[in-house]
Amino acid sequence: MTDTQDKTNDMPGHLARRFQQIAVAVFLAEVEQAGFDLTPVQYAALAAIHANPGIDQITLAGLIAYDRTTITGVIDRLVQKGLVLRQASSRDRRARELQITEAGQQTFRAITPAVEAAQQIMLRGLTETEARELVRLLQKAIAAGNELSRAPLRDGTGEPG
Amino acid sequence: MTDTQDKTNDMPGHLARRFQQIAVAVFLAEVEQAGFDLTPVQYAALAAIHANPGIDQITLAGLIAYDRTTITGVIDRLVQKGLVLRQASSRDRRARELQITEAGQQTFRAITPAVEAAQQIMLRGLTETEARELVRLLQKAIAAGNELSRAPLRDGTGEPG
DNA sequence: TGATATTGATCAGTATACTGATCATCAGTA
DNA sequence: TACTGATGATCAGTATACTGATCAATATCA
Repeated sequence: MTDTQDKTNDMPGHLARRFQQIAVAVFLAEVEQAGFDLTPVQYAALAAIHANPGIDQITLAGLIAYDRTTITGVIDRLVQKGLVLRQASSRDRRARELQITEAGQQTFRAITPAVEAAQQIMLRGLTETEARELVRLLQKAIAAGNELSRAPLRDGTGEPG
Repeated sequence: MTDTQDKTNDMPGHLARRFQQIAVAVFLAEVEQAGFDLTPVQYAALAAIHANPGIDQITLAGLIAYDRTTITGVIDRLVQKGLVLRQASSRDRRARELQITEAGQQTFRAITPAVEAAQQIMLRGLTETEARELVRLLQKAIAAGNELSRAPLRDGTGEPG
């Protein structure tokens, strides 16, 4: 039954999917154990809003490489949880300014140790050196492929981040 | 506007998501350019059925590390495209046996060059040595984290693959 | 100024992934 | 054989990601 000819498990694309799958599972498990209910995507958005108060949704999407149609739902859920405030911008009435709430700040601070623990756990099979090398290689591959997805990383100026 | 304090883009979990995002985009672009309409997930399932005719859905899910509730929809779409046949097993009336059709075989053969090209493109920022090292590190990390997701890899015997 | 193009945000629809439940069937045992 | 537990498959519901369309508001330029 074992398929020795199948090359799926050697393909970078398949490995990418599998590693992400494990990363999400580890993240959710650690965060739940710490008593919180937040997805990896929601955490990254919360962190970016924390670091950039008043940011609009498109700029936020660029900072964390989310699709513009995905970010709407993510912010919806953060607002519903009371962690983020969304209000119309006075400078540009098309845009929504995002602020982190007091509860959002508390959650962000309290949850961060669990998030960092998750990063260790998802690399537990690697030595320290290997873990650093994996991060370096992923960053290099991602930088070269940045423009290939619909949701590339952008800094605040429209240039690649 | 650039947030120098934000560590999101150094986190393995975030890099995992981003790399997978690029991998899927590259795969879909190459496959579409070759004149086909198949997702990475559908391709992996098709390849596994090709290599293991008559396999049931649970075993298939284990071979490519898919969730059992996800595989139902994936097979639905492959059947609808006429690439796969799903029929009740005579040995176990709970199970569905999967077969690749003639059209499925043709598609699988014709699409494989595009799939392999996609693997090169998603690693275009890396040297050959770096690409091999990335694959090795991903495999090692995934092997160590295999049991941490709901959809671990399994060979045909229930042992980790 | 007025027409055009662009931009921020959202929506409808599709495809993974997951949680947890249900149903039919099968296997093992008292 | 009847009971119990395990297993294959599916379903309802939620959360990313994406394609492509739409709408309001802004920017640009003839």
